[in-house]
Amino acid sequence: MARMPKEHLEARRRQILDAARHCFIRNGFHATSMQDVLTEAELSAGAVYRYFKSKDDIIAATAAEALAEVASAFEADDGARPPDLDNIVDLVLGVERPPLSGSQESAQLLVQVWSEALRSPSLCTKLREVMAEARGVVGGLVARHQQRGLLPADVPAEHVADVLMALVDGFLVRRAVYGHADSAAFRNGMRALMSAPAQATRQR
Amino acid sequence: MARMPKEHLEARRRQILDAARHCFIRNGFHATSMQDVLTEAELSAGAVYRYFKSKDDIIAATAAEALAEVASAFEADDGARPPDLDNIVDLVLGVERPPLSGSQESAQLLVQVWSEALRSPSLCTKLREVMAEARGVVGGLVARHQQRGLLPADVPAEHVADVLMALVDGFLVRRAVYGHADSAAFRNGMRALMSAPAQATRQR
DNA sequence: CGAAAAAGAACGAACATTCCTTTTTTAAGA
DNA sequence: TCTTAAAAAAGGAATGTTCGTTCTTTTTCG
Repeated sequence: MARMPKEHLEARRRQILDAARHCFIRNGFHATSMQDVLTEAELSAGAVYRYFKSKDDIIAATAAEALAEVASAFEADDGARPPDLDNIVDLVLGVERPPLSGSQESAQLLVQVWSEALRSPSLCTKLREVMAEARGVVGGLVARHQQRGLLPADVPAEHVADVLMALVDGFLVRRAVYGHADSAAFRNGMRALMSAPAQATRQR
Repeated sequence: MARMPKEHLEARRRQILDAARHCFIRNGFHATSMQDVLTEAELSAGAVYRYFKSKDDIIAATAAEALAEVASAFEADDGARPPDLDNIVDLVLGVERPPLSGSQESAQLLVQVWSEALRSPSLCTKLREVMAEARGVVGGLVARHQQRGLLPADVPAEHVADVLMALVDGFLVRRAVYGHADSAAFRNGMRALMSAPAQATRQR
């Protein structure tokens, strides 16, 4: 019998997923053809279809990895001492840190995942799960800030968490479209907003 | 000679674009087939191809309208008395106001436009132009706040504008994916963040 | 040697688009 | 006002291509 080392199976999957990721980032999920993926992976159709049963299967796996990247980026901050909130973008998208450090490419893929989630119920579910978990993590971070009097306590932590997560999403959009998306300037802007004199945010 | 009323030409274009918009929101630009659009518009291929020379043409027109919607949503705030910054999301995405009031559908289409811009250089250019203009408008709004002492003046207005626009983008993502995206809760979260005690945003 | 892996030709379905036909509409002529 | 001819619009079958996938063959390797 000739069974190949089990690690080679995983290596091939990796090779295919990496190639597909490249193609998807370059051209989107549905404007990318299987031939594009085959060429990029330098494999034949017969080879690829041994490891994935369909194109949708490859899309799902690629999207799942992108979401896992996001999830781990948020999880990494859990349990750590609460950092400054205006640094959250850096914390989640930080340049040197492993998660989401792929920079523009990861951001671009994530935008495609969002748009694919609009038409794929299963992906939408997964996306919501990841967002819900992240909301919990960030919400906990906010709550700790509130307990220390660093944030007003009369607003649900989840509401503040939603704003912070929207900031991250918005930053990702800019990074995906523009490429550069200066995180230092972004942090400056956040700091300015958060240090606004109290009268600027009057109740109504 | 038999020339039809010129208004009917525009009405047909509208009919086709409306149908296409529906399809694109439901299934994305590239997973939507021409047959889908023809069926939704209740027209034949021959009819549609009299008004648009290709599918890409329809995609471009749809995306252009989506971007125009965004542009007008930002422009509407220009010149007006400076509103509270924590209301910017409401101002731009307000429920009763004409622009972007399509709510979830507009948000979903915009996410698709973002992802299409990643593979279409011309759409990318247009998107950047719209964002640049909006940045100018919001930047001016921030500058006026700075002059009144409502915001720290030692940070470039554009940096603060970037943060505010990222907030809007992030809110759109949540509205597209979740549907509801409670803007009142969002505004509460923003207000909490902006009324953070000064020591929460220490320099480093 | 024999089984697993890869190759690549082959396949039917679906695609965007075109082309020819039919219907509708308008404007002029009787 | 009614008819008619020409032109525009719409219909829908046809076309050639490209797609995702399968199937058969060849290669590789334990």
